[in-house]
Amino acid sequence: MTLPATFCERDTVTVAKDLLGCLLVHHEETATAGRIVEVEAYLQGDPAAHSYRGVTKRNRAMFGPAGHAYVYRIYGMHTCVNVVTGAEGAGEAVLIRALEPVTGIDLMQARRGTDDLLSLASGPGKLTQALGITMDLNGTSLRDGPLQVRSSANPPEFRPEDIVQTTRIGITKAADLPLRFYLKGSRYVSRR
DNA sequence: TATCAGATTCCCT
DNA sequence: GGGAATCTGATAG
Repeated sequence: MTLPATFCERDTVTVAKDLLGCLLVHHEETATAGRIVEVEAYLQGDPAAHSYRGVTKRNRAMFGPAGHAYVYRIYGMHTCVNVVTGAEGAGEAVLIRALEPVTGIDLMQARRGTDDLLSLASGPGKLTQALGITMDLNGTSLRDGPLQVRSSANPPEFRPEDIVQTTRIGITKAADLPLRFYLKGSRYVSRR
């Protein structure tokens, strides 16, 4: 089911936790999809957020409407995808860090060059490679576009206490803030 | 576990 | 122009 229009406009940390268990779907000739098992929140005034120093060509989508994608390239070779959240112009987003493969697994395996399900999408750069997410999806709507977030089973198959909250990965600024969330017990997270 | 190369974007941190 | 960046895979210990 497509997310409600207002889903991503709420408090970013709340949205981050609610995204766990949702499905990230890329509609192509062959659809690929995975269940979100790990996310990180990036907030307004957060030195670790790309939006911290204001609007640039690269981070422009992060200041756009909630529910759209912010896609960027990092370390010269990897692509990462965020869900823009909060009020428009706030510059807040949720980084999708890991997926449990669900649909189009053959295609994901071919793109990743491995058959190992556990490492198909267990990292922000891995999942974009597995789903074929590229820069041309930057700024597209996650409700209408080729890349979509769909709501999880209702009721969800896990309880609030099954969400683990820890510090974020791969950042140097504000590294102590506990803004990373993942599903306890999932074998598909990038790191425990 | 720890370290490091790889290779692009973008602000000067 | 320099250097850092929401990372990954390979290699050494």
